[in-house]
Amino acid sequence: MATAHRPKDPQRREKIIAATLDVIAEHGIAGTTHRRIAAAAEVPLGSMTYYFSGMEELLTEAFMLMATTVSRRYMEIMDAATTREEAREAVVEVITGDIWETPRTLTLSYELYAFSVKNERVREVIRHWMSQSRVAIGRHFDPMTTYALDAAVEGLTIHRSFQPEITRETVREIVDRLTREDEPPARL
Amino acid sequence: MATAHRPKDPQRREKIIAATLDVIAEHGIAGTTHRRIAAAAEVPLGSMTYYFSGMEELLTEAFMLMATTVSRRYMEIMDAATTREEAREAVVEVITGDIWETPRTLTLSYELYAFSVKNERVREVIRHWMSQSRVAIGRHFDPMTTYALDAAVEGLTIHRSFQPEITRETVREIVDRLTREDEPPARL
DNA sequence: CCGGTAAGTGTACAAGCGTACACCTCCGGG
DNA sequence: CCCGGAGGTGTACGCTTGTACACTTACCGG
Repeated sequence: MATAHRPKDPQRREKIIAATLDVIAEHGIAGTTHRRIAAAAEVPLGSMTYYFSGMEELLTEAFMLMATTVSRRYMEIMDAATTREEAREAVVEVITGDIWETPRTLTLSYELYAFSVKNERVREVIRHWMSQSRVAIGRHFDPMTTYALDAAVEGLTIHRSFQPEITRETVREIVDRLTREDEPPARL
Repeated sequence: MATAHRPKDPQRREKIIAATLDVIAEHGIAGTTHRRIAAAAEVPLGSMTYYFSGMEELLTEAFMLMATTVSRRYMEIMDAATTREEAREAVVEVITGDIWETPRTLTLSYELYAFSVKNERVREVIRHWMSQSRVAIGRHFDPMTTYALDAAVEGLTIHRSFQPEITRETVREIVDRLTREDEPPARL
């Protein structure tokens, strides 16, 4: 029969994908190897080719997981805001909060962007992520403000990681300024 | 004597550095090897270890060249503006103009950021680049506007590369909006 | 004209890589 | 009880990599 004998472990695959992100974060794509991932995931080397057709698939799936996870967190923060003032604070939180505080996520973002240059599927995921972000912001602000805020989130997050002298207060002031003359959307 | 016999070729070294950027742009850091660079630069493999202590040095020098070059171009565009309106247009030009139009520079930027995570010297170069950018923008706008514009340049450049529907006109509108209530600095 | 020496290179090697696949394990049906 | 076959893995292979270093080249002082 086609029934599985030993219950094939569906967690094995996801464990490997998660481990891949760890390895990328620590060594960069350039230093990411099947062996290192296998060690990090605590699975035998043979599992790598059993579950994945090759490096490309491994990286693609890992980055898809990462994008989805961060995007979801981003949406949660934005959607939790109900008033205009909360929305402003939410944007500040997205820029300065714990999503990015760990260098890990930011490091992964750089590698993600670099990898996307050579991988259409990942590019598609990024486009979707960006669209979602604009939808989330757009629930609180008018379209032009939304574009500006969205770009500011990207730019400030990156710049702050290199120049910590850009404080949360400065970010707050910039967000206030960007949203000062905004026409709120008709419905919440 | 200590005089050089055959005039040692100082261009060889720079040629290799330039070729390194070409290889990174085409294959990513992960696909960058001594052999590929040697082929691109049309120099023998032995030259690689003769002029550079290893991959790290090669990449570091290449990224330093790139950052310096792009930063200089950026400054030129900003400094050419003399009126407030020209300054606005200059910012739009930096975001949508030919610095970034070629995917090459943007691709290299992603790789640059990724590499900087593991290289303090490159991180320092990026910090300097960012400071310079803010000085260039700061000549035309007040400090808070400068922060906002600087972040917008980073964010919009990246987002536009994934979402071409963000037109030059949209960028123009965002820049106008960011600079509308700005207090110009005392002296031009 | 001819050594000596600095400049530069071809080649070889060990390490580490991705990947394939022969093999083992173990359960469910008969 | 045993056997067929699916699930999973250890190992080995061919290849590419970074790097060192013995060597060749060609000039310049004498």
